[in-house]
Amino acid sequence: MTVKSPVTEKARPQGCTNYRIRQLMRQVSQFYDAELGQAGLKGTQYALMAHVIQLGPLRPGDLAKAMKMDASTLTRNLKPLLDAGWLSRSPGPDGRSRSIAITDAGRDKWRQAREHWKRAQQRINGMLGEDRVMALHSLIDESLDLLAPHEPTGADS
Amino acid sequence: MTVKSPVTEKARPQGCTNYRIRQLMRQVSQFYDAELGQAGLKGTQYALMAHVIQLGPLRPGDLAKAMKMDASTLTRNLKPLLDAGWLSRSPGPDGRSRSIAITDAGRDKWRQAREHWKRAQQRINGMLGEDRVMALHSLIDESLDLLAPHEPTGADS
DNA sequence: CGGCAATAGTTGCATATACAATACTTGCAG
DNA sequence: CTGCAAGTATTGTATATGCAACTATTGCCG
Repeated sequence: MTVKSPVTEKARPQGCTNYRIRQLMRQVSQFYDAELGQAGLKGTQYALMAHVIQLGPLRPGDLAKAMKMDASTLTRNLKPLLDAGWLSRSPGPDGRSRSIAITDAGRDKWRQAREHWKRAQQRINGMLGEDRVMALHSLIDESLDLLAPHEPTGADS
Repeated sequence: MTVKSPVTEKARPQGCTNYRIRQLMRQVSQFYDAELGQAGLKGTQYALMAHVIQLGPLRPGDLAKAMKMDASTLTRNLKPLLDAGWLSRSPGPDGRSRSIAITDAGRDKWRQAREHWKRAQQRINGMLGEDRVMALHSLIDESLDLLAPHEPTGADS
């Protein structure tokens, strides 16, 4: 009865994509936060530290770009990690920029947290099934690519 | 080179599901907020009002449950909408509970915002493709079901 | 009726998020 | 060299989010 067309009517998206993603984010992040909380980190902080470890000392702006988040958000997200001594902020080469780096304590903390992260990821894999998680990852990755504002690509001129 | 096993090795999820979902949420919500902002609403507020319209006057706790969000989050999310006069909070039947309802102004505002929402959704559909959006919806809906804490289901005993 | 567990909502605290406005540098044009 | 545009980060403001603690009611048990 909800089908209004007799033949060859293409199905269309129903409901709000935004609300769905938000809801999923709320549910999922609680699992990660519950596990990572045992190591004293939130999911976002774990991810932030992972990027700093991976990308080495770098400027806040570049880090924000890498994580596709607003620079002002990053500034604030850095604060608790700097206060805890897990990251350091030193003057950058350029007088107007800074340099963010992982500290030894930060590296230790992250390695410890990584074990908790693994458990969280395994719980999610278990609840959703690995195939579904992989499908979700693929779909999200594709979507992120399609939504990303195409930057000039080439270094021409 | 990244493939380490010669044959019959099942692929496994790579990377962090939490971070991916969060990133997608950030990107997507900006499209909706940009459109809905023209009507003076955020995406979350639009969804909240939709629920109140749909579920009629109801208690905050029930609304929070319907939206699968923490009750304290709801309390705070209601505030700007109450202040704007789009929702009303009256004493509930029970002395300890309240009743949240849409106002006439709220209904008007929401109907106006709905046009902006449609544009946002169309933009997303266009950028991702309707098929991909539908696949994403399905996957998210399934995941939400699987993550939902199974309530007692039956009213046994 | 008196006390106490259960229920409903809010507040305290900390973080996450982004847009707009601001501060500070740098670099270039004149 | 001066001044202004561009680049980089931060602050102001407002919302979103959840856990823990708290307040207020209700309802029941004795």
